[in-house]
Amino acid sequence: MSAAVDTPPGQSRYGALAGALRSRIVGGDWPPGHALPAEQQLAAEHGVALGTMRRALELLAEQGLVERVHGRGTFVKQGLAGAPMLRFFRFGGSEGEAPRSRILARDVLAPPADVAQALAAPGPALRLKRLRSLGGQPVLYEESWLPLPLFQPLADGDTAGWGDLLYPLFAARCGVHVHRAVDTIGFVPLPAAAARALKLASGHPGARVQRRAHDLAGRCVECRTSLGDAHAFQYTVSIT
Amino acid sequence: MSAAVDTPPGQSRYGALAGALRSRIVGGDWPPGHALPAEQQLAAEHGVALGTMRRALELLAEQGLVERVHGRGTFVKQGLAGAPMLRFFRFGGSEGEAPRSRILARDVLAPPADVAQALAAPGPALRLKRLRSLGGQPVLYEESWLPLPLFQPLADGDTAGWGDLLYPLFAARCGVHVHRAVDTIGFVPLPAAAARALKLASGHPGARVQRRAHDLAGRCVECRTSLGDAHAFQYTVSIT
DNA sequence: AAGTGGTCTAGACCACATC
DNA sequence: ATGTGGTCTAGACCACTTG
Repeated sequence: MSAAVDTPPGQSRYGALAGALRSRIVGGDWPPGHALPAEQQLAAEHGVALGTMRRALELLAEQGLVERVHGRGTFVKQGLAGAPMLRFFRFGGSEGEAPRSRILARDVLAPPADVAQALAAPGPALRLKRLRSLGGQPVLYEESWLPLPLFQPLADGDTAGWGDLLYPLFAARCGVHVHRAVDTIGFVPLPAAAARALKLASGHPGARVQRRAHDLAGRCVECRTSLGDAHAFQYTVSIT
Repeated sequence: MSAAVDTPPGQSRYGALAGALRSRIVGGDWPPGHALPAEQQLAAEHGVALGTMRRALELLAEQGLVERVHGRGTFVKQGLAGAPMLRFFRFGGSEGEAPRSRILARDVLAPPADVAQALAAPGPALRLKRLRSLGGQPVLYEESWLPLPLFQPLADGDTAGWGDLLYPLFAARCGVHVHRAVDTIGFVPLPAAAARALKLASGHPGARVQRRAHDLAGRCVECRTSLGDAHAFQYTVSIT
């Protein structure tokens, strides 16, 4: 297809190559989990030295768009498997146990303004309310907003077979792969509904995690608010 | 000095080189802020190709041990300049203002067990209590433990000229450069002393940040606990 | 102008995974 | 045995910073 790369204006050659590959990836030329052509072949196709193409691929790997496996190949990254939401909390005793999830409600309605803006989708959206438990104890109360043409498959049908994780469900039913997420941590008194579900007093100190999840192309595909007992909250961050 | 590198057992050549350079850096051959020899010279000294030495230096840069500046050279990283503690909080109005710091107390006494273990220094330590303010309003109550042979210069003399940041002080008076820090976030009711200093009610919801600061060699040089109003807490983390 | 790191090349060889 | 990515080399040339 592409012969030699055009003149890179303010960019390095490998930077331009990475951009070109990026476009083909988000465009769906190589779907998540699939292998890219070999370095040799890509280098030849683009009329560039092997080392230069390697630099480009390493750049994409740093950006988390691609995964390189020695001896096997270069693969488009799968979406985030599980939602590692409980990494923010430390609940006594139930270490290593698989968290369970139960759908409390599913509605289609107009989202609040900030959510609507983030989703960049006008009109109604799908709202899910979930209760997540560890060792039988409810620990997290979650509310998710999902843009609607995209998540229509989740608006109908039974929720029984959904399992405990949302992201694999998104991938299987809607072809949505969550690639990046931004969590904002805050502190709020628990609202009544959340407190009731968590078996705590209304107004009990709550830790709130607001998540914006994005797909490969950078579009916001989920707005989530998670609430848990503030006293169980613990998170470690390393700075340099 | 060193000619060719010995056989790297399970490691790559550039990995071994990076390790060797790392040792010389933490050993003080090139103090923080100083330049390393040029790539060319280092490559020649170690009997290795230029590209290989570059790989090693890039590795050190990734690890934050060194900083590379195009056209100028490769420099040993300075310690963390300011203590970016307020990045965890969002206080209304006072954006961009310089935070002020006031020493409330300075004592030499035996630290609690966990601090003693972290500092790996037996015997008494230096304890500082600080109050940090923004726009005249107290916002953070802090307690720091510092190992004592090392920080003796801070145990005596006037605290008037200390300024608002501790880390530059550590560097200037004690030759301690904080290179890495690990913060653990939690929510706790404010103890009486902290609440009083922050002009809040005792038991008011508090955000607690426990910090372990380390120098270039990896030794823990500070144990700090910071307390602030939980309602002002806000932190964003991006996951991939 | 001289010295530094950044980019690119063309090739050899090694280590790992798979058939 | 084949194909993949990982390491290493030796050299050319470019871009940035400083005297």
